[in-house]
Amino acid sequence: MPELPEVEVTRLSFADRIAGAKVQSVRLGKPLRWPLGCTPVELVGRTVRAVRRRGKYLLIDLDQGLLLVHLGMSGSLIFSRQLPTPGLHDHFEMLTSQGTLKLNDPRRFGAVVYAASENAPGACKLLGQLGMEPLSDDFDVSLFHAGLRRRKAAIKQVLLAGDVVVGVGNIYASETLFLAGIRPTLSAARLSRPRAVRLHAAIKDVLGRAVAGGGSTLRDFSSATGERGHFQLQAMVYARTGQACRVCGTAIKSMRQGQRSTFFCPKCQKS
DNA sequence: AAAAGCCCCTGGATGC
DNA sequence: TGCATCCAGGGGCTTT
Repeated sequence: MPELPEVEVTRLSFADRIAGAKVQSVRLGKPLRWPLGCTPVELVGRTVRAVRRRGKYLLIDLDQGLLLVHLGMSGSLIFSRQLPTPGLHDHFEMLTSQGTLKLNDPRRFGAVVYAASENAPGACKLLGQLGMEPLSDDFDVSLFHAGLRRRKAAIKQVLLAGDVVVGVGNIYASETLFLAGIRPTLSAARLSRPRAVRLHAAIKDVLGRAVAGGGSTLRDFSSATGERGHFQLQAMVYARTGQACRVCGTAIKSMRQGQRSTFFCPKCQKS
């Protein structure tokens, strides 16, 4: 479910409410992608300082150590003042003095991992290879182009890989390439400077607007406090196989790239 | 070093 | 109605 906008909207929806909260208990459900890395009891008594985001990871800073949270494909965080009744897919539940944070994740590709610090081996392994943040000032267009130039793989897959720029998932990869008029199969190394500039702008534009609008999904999405996104992404190409391109009317095509679906307009994205 | 495949898991949609 | 198949918003790991 979550690409960068949904993760950021989730963060914004509960960061202020949980800041300062003292952990009272932690309950685990079925195993997630990785073990927690400490015992639930060790977290009791710690205080939540802040919630940050790096790529699609949420970083919950504690007065000692931090929790790395990833929503995977099907995860969502819920922060609630009431004592929630544990649901079938609630696999991490943290009671605090200010409410309960739980991760609901049917497919369990998500994770909650404790690390003593951001530089601890466990955290480094997950965060160390991440590329530039597209919504921050360090998303420099020259660095972006330079990053693409050293990758011969298809641009779509380079975007998804997250080591040049983070946060662009399967939907936004297709959408931003459409906006930039670039064929998804084009080798990243072959992007001209003007086209890299256009793609850079498209990524900033779409992700930025999606966050500002409260997130968007093609299915259900709600923030950690249950608010639905009101940025309804008007997908130009994603999941529109065979339908008319909203710009030129040509039938949208789909294909597989690295076991993921890609959508594009053969006319608007000639190369 | 980089690229391509594989795999983790559940559930909803579709087809027979 | 029941059952099989395919597909899904991610990404680490293993193999080429």
